[in-house]
Amino acid sequence: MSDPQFVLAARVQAALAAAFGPSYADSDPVIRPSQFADLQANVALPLAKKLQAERGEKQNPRAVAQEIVDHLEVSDLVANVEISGPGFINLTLSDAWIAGEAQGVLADARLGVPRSGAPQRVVVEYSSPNVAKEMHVGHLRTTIVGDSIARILDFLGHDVIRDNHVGDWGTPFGMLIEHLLDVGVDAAERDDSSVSDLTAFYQAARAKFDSEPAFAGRARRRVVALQAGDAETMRLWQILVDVSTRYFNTVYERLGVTLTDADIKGESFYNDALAPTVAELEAKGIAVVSEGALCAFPPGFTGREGEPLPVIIRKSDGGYNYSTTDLATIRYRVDTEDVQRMIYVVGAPQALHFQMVFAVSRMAGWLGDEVRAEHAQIGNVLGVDGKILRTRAGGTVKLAELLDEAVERAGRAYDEHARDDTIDGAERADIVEKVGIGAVKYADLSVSRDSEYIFDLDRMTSFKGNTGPYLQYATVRIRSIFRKGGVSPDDALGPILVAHEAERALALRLLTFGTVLEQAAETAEPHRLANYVFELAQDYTTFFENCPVLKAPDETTKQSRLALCAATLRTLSTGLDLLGVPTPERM
RNA sequence: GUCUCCGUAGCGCAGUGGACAGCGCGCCGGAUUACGAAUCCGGAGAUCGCAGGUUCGAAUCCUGCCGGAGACGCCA
Repeated sequence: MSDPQFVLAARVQAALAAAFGPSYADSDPVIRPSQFADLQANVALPLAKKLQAERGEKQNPRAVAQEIVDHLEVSDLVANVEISGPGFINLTLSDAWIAGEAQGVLADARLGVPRSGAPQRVVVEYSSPNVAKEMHVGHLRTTIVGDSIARILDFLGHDVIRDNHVGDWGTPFGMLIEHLLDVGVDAAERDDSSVSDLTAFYQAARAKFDSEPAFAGRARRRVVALQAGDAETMRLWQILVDVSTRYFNTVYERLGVTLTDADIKGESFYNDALAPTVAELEAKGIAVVSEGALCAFPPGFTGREGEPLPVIIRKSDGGYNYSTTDLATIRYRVDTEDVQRMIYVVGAPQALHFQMVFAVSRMAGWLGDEVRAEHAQIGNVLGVDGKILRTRAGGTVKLAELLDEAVERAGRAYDEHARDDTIDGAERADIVEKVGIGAVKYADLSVSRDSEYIFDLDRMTSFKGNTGPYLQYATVRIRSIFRKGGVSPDDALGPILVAHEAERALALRLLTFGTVLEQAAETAEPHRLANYVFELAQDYTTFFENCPVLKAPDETTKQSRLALCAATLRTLSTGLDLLGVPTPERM
């Protein structure tokens, strides 16, 4: 790890041990980025307090800082150390060290990012659309954010299990199957719009269920047959699942989401595990009957009147619900998949549900210190009225329409800005698709996942400032230099030198890529990576404006700048790839 | 009533307990016959919702309030 923050942390800790004794060796040296130097070590201020108690007399933090500096051995990487303010130790890195570490990033296939020393098996549950329902903008965030989390964990060497917990089971399937019979199974097989238009199909089934008692009766009997595993019913159910899966896959393919059919473990997958799960909870004394339903009462959860709040595990009619499925899922992941971490990339409204399910799982011994489960909350997407967008509300923006609109706007922007007249129609279409999709994806990835926002097409398809296209444009400009110079990025080997302030800032930024990825993985927050990539692109454009590459004053400088371009290009491309934002070669 | 998230410049958002709170959009003023201006440089713009507390130090941690969104027994 070449991040100077970590290199210096070890050095300062060594100085603390040398100055104050071995018991100080693992103190937090409080290294932080600084506006007065590259980094500052702030450990002297809290330490003065601690030493005061130990030495029995008042300690001046500046004097403590001086003691640390006296024992600090950093001459190989730090050019200047000075104590300022109440006791800050300002550390200015040497240009040679930065250049050398940047050279190391360039030479490393993994850009200086180590694989995790403690790899985990991690389930990332995301997307999770419902069968026979069209995906809307609300699904977009969970799908995009979850996919980026999975990509980042993958890159860091974790064993990632992508899990698409599709809603493919439950009472609605009675009416859906009966409606399928009315429309005709052959309509599904030839992908007729009466079935493939999922919204219309669902609404037609719902309308009949609500208005035709005979149909509703058939639907209810069909639910029973489905849960009993009736062969003909299962066949019809499978047809519905297949139609929807085909539709999901078209969306995933267009979005560049890495989910495949093999990642689908829908609610139906756990059907046979429900009864044994419930039996185990009963055997452990966790589940008790209350008001006719089998419930668990995890401590600390209370309802409106202060009464204990239940997790309903088996309804009074004997059926199971989604809590049961989620409990069976956790049990399966622990017993069968042997995972250490579960990340639920699911909407914020389900926070209480997951808290309670996790609490019950801890009571059952499925979750604990060795196996963690966390709800990576996705903030609500709100309509212009400030209310949460819902499928049943009608009039919500469909995903496909949003993407079409984004690509159309990208086309207009392209026609306005593009200046490469060697690009033909086919490549233009490819570029415009990547810009439009990239803009939408980056818009969702660049803000904290748990904050809600009002759905705004202009926000998602903006191509100026901190946007996907800005980042794509940065990579395109780098590639353009190599194309114009007749050099391949792979052949730009340096050595990297750091002279101009913009070169220095860019090289320094390259060194912190790995730290950012680790933080993004730890917190399951891809926006940290998005922010980094944007900062890197900004550093690059500043470099680009100030430091001519092909017209560099001398050959050594040119080779160094080409190498900086190459390292930046690969870091940007890798970062964007981990976000799932596509990068065209030209635009 | 319990719980979750949010409140930072006109708007949209970042911000590891560290010095003077940043970025984007918008606004004002500059830069281009190009290593690609979907860019860059400069400027104006802030009581970090309010009040306490902890701390050498708080946008950040704790408590309470105010405001917004959401969840809360047999849908998922």
